[in-house]
Amino acid sequence: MSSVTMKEVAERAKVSVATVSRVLNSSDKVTSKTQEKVLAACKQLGYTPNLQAKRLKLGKTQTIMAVMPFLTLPSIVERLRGVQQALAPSEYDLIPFSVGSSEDRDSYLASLANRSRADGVLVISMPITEKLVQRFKSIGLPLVLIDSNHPDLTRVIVNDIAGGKMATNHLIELGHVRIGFISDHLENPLHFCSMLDRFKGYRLALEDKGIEFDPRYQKQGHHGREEARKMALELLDLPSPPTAIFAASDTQAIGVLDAARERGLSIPGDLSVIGYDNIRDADYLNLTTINQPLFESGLEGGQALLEIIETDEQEPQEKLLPVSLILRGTTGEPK
Amino acid sequence: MSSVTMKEVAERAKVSVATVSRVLNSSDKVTSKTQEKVLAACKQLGYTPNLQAKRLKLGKTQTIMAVMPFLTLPSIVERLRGVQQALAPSEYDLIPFSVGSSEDRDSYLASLANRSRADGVLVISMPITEKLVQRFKSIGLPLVLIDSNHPDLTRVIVNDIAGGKMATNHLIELGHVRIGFISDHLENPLHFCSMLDRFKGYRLALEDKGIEFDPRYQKQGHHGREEARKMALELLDLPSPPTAIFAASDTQAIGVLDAARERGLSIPGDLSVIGYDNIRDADYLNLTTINQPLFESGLEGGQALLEIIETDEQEPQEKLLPVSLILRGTTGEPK
DNA sequence: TTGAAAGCGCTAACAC
DNA sequence: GTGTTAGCGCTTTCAA
Repeated sequence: MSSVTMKEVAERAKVSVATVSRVLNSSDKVTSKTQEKVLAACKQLGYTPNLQAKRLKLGKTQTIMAVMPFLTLPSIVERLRGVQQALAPSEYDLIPFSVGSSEDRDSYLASLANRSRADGVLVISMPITEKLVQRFKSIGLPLVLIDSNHPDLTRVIVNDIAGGKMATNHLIELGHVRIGFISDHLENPLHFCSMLDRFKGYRLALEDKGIEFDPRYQKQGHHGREEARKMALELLDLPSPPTAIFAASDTQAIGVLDAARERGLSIPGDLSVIGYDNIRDADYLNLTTINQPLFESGLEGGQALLEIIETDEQEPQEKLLPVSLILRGTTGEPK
Repeated sequence: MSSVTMKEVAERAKVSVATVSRVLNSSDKVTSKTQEKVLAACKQLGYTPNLQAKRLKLGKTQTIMAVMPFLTLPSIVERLRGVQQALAPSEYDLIPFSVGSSEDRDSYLASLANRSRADGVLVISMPITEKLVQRFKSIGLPLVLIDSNHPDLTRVIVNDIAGGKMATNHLIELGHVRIGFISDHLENPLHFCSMLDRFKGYRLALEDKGIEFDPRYQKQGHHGREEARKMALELLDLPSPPTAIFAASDTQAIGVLDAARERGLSIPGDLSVIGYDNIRDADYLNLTTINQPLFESGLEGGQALLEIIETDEQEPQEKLLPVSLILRGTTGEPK
């Protein structure tokens, strides 16, 4: 039931605990003979070091906490996978924590802001309050943002402005002029702070080509397929409806597809639709979309955090990941 | 930078560390006056207890490890979410660990089999070797299985035999007689140990209705949409092809749908298709399927483990969760 | 009701 | 190269 301790190993190998510790932490000041003895004793007794003791002594937790929205969003899961991959070769444990509201997020982050819980913190797809940023800074607890932005923090973000522009340009180049834009509420306290950037890209692309932005073609609402369907319906029932719709997420693009079917519109003949995220379903549905390097964002974020912890690097870095257009079957020339 | 310790709180409150500890662990043998003093001091200093020290002293890790296949499968994510929910109100940290092969799984589980890593272990959607079961038992480390089976362990499983039977019965009741069955390899070392049960259910349903099982209508292969498509094609090219196909997972059912489209078959007119799992895509594709309580399996597993840890309960329990038929558009009467 | 002190298992000076 | 020992921050006897 109870575990073997270092002391027992020491006794068995007829050395001191210090020597056992040295062998296990691969200090070079040990004869290969004693090393063998110790290793043999460890194996015989089935010794495994007590992590709590080690961590207490070292003043480290060897733990990294990741705070994120619930795992219902496939994009979050994908980023988390990247983080896991980054930490797997290290000796750090990863504890993911999902929060459902910005209050949860803040109170949880506040509880993390002491050195005994974690050696570093990752915040995924959520904004962070200025107060908390300062708190972490003053404690010296490393904090890295993934898919979220703050000038004082190391962060991994995709160029959502470029992505929004890319999607819109694609439609413009196809010959579309009346281009609708559907998104979440542009200012969302919990996540999707990047929605606004996608919208900016949309505006920029229009501007570049001298197409005037028409506010009637822009809708925002709660995230979700159903909500997007309704917004799309409003757009399609306009006197002069858009010939193409850029939905700021694939889930919403699917809602747009629903709406088109409801109105008997053929895709892409009567209506072109482009999404954003390239979730799995986009493939099944043959949806043209913008691909985000989700997994990679997690990977890079995890690696960056590890580096900060180990090198004590202080200078905040911005890692900007590129997006790309995934051309599939829901976009084409207007009739 | 460094955290406030109990000693500092004690000095500030002019009491001993023992008293501080008592207050914080809500021992009743403290005057409300000293209690107030201590609490005030804690707040002033922004004290948070050092978890490593507490855990070392208590001989507990307050940590639960969950071992599972990679999070690429939506069903795994959903179960994990349930586990998270179960542990959220407790003081246990959850460390999920994804493994990619049965070797990884075994070596990782072996590394867990000492009391200093975790107070309890959850294994999700993976079989576990007899040796490891005995190892955990001998150490007295609580182990709970989710979507996996072993008579000596507490486990949360769904009634896959009933599920397989339910799916097949649905097709039979619709009037189908030539019913194909497509699945993973029925004996898979890493996961999906439940595939076999679904097949058993299929056999049982046929038997009940006096339909003879025809081995030509059964195909097994690697998991995946593409592989399933090929298997379905083989079935459809038979001299007397099935009028309905039961795919043991939704992913595979989608492959069957691909094959039907390729052969110009209308669904459900020419071919009925039923899946299993009720993943998100099933909804988009209007796929009739069998719903598994994924989230709930995680929830119950987590709760069961917590209970074992806290009450030292030893008797293994089997929690059998029910499945249900989700009737959508891909099944109908044969022509 | 409170305080003093031992000790959880480990690492890292410091001595030899 | 190896051993002795202090102490990481906490809980919990045992005395007072």
